[in-house]
Amino acid sequence: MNELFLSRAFFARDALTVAPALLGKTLVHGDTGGVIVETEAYVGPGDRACHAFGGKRTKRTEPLFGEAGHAYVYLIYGMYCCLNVVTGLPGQPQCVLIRALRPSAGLETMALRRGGKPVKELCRGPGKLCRALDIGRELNTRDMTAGDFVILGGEDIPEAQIERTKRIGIDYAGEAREYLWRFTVKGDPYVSR
DNA sequence: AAAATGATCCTT
DNA sequence: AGGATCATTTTC
Repeated sequence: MNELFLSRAFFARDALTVAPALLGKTLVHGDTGGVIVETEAYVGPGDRACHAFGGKRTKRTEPLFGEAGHAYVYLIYGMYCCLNVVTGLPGQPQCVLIRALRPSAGLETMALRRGGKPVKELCRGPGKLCRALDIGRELNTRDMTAGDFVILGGEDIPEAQIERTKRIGIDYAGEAREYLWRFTVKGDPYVSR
């Protein structure tokens, strides 16, 4: 995979396959972007931490049931947005949360939007990267396989360099909080927490 | 270094 | 009422 957009087929797989595969790929919005170094999988109706747990289908979760490769952007804690990419087959409410990027394009613009924070902190967290790349709810449901809000192909991170840990901020999810469904590039200084 | 706190608002 | 967060402040 080179500097081309990722295909629909890339996303139309299980979230647990897509999440690690997204590491090393580049998220772009307009002039700003970065390389994905941290993701989490949210794996459908059986996943207590997934917004669509139990098949819960509401106006908010509707995008999860749609076509893979589209964005699911939601507001959290009143102030921040989080960006997910829908995965799996239509009707399977799965997604991958993008949690951190290594900034690679439009650094000055991003620093401006982030109040002059150092490069290392620009996109180190799901709410931060949305602010840095100016991703808001108007981008919810947008197709990310083409256009100016996309994910580009890039390096495939070798399996040995991928670390699997527990997902963040889902203490309410019972059993599911123990699952190692958070994927990071081992030792990368741009991962969060 | 870690823990507490306030901001803030859509969804249920 | 509460949450897939962050920045800032307060406390050890």
